[in-house]
Amino acid sequence: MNNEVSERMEDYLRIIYEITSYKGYVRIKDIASELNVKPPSVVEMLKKLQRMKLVIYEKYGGIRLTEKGEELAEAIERRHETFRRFLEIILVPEDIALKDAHILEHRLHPKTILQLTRFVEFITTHQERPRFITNWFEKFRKYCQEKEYKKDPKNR
Amino acid sequence: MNNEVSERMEDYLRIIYEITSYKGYVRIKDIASELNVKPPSVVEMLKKLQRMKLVIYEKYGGIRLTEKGEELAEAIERRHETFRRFLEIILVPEDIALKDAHILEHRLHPKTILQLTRFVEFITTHQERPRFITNWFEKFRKYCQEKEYKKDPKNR
DNA sequence: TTATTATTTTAGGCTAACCTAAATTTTATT
DNA sequence: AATAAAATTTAGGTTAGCCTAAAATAATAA
Repeated sequence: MNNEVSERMEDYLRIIYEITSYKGYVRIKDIASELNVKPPSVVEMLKKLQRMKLVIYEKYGGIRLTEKGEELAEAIERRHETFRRFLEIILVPEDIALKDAHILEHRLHPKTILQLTRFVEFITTHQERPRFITNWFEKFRKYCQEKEYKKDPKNR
Repeated sequence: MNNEVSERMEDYLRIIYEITSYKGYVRIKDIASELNVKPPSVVEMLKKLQRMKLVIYEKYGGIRLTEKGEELAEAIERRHETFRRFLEIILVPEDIALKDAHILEHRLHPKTILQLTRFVEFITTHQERPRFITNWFEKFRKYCQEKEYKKDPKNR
């Protein structure tokens, strides 16, 4: 058996983690609807995750993350949140940001994730100081507004 | 037949485009080595891309992009370059940036790509003015240097 | 030009993730 | 408690993208 946690597995882990912390438990159908997938696909994946000792699950029973699975899911969730915040900073509309954060979060080198995290942290923590970042941020906002007028077709 | 250009197809198109503009022509084995794939996989993909009228190719003969394919490849290439530059801005080491740009470039909503492009453009074009961005950029650099000392384990 | 080497192609398989349709089990309703 | 409805599971397929081994073709060297 392959021991790597695939991108898709990460999605499943994150969703299980999110739904569980939101309403206390998860159902197959919740995971399915959240990932736009049919229930049989979820069952199949749960079996894999179980073999890898990332979830505990039994037929027709409950689903929960093992300690190892939870740690992983938390790390994934943190990454996800960083991306979401980053997209917010660069003024991607919230609904789109939510979808795209999912896409950003996979497979990047730890160093890249670290730098992205720092960048977001940096921007966030310096937000208050009036002349420094806010200045920058305001200018960026205006820059985008101007661009909204004549959209460069090269950017689609 | 499915008419969507998949992520992987985009990789192939971009690599064909890049190698062609670099040395005038492409070989199966070039594509293969660039994408870390074996030659049969390339042949298989070329057939698909041909069916989709994105490349022109004949057995044992040359490989080139159709006009449609070239337009697509150029757009993909531009995106790729944007991501590379972005990673540079947030101080990801170049070798890592080169790999990770590949990962960033897929599947993001056009609006996200647009905003990311603007962000990079903005930073780049404001690079010269001494007090404005350089200031910001220097501070960010220092912020990262400090962080290098005691690495937060949460960032792995 | 013949023989050797390199490249490309075909044939046949594999795996991850997905699907539908048909059981099976659980939950809710009468 | 019996029945109906909902959720889950199994069985059996599909597809994209990859692989190896062997065959075919092209390029190079003797």
